[in-house]
Amino acid sequence: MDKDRVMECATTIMDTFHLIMRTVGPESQKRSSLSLSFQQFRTMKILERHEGASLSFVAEHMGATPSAMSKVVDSLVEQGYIYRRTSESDRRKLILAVTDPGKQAMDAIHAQVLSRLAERLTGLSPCECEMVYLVMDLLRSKMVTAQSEITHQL
Amino acid sequence: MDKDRVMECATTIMDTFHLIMRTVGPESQKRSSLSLSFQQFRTMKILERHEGASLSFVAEHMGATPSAMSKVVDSLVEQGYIYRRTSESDRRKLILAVTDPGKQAMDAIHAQVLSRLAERLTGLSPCECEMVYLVMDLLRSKMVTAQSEITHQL
DNA sequence: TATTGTTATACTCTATAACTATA
DNA sequence: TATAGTTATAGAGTATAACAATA
Repeated sequence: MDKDRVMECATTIMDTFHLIMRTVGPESQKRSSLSLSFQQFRTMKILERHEGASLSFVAEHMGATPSAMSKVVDSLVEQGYIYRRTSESDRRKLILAVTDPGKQAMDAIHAQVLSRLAERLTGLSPCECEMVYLVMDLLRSKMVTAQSEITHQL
Repeated sequence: MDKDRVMECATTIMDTFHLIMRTVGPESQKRSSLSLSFQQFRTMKILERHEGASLSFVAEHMGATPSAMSKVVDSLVEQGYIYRRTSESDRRKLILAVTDPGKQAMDAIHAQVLSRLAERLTGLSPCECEMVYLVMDLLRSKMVTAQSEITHQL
């Protein structure tokens, strides 16, 4: 495919998703008591999937430095959404995990984000909806291959 | 459309988004090595397409506040990538446009970013690429209406 | 009075570098 | 010596609110 088209395509995708996140993302619920920034939300998502993960592990999965993650973890601990304790087998390492209030908050936020997004998708024809599915699957397949290639390189 | 289908669609979009951010997100940070952040890059892109645009116009297209845009524009002006002058027909308005050095910088970035972002989209047929565009425009229009509704409420 | 843009303030996220504690 | 995490510092981006200039 034409290189310029590929570049345009990449830009369009980034712009669109950026707009989606600004509109319906966890940050957009400003007036709600359940409010997490996008990076806090992503961190929680990783800890949901990898209970007891270390800070380095989360940092690597986020594509951020341990220093940056340390701050994000601080804020989540302060809010009571995760707990942080020292590993006994290796006292340098942290053990991070979502607390019960954290789980409840995530459930609520996830439901809110989805419902807000769904709100804005009403009016989509079944045909348009199918096309959205197709494109999402298409993009996901491209990202997955790219991801595993990256993982393989590490 | 069926509510469950809409919800499924919303979930698919969210999942895809997370995956894309995980794959491309950290890499988009590396753009700063070319002295342009992702938001600065997006701003330049808008000004390339809309020469002489006002600050409000750019802010609306970015989904950001005029205040936030004012800062981004400051940094781009300082770097000499865009110019900013007052409109003569309406002296409240700004006229923003890319400078020649700005154009050269964008060309350089364009070339560099191509190899990083676009490699994940290679293999897309022209038809698939068109479909991606269509869906992105579709989603963006839904978000933009939502955005302007929000703006209208304020 | 409404609109356009800026500034003051405060917060999140980010990286680099210097640091402590542990292995 | 190497690794895990923290802190200090600095910079970008963000929003709200108060403000100036212009319409």
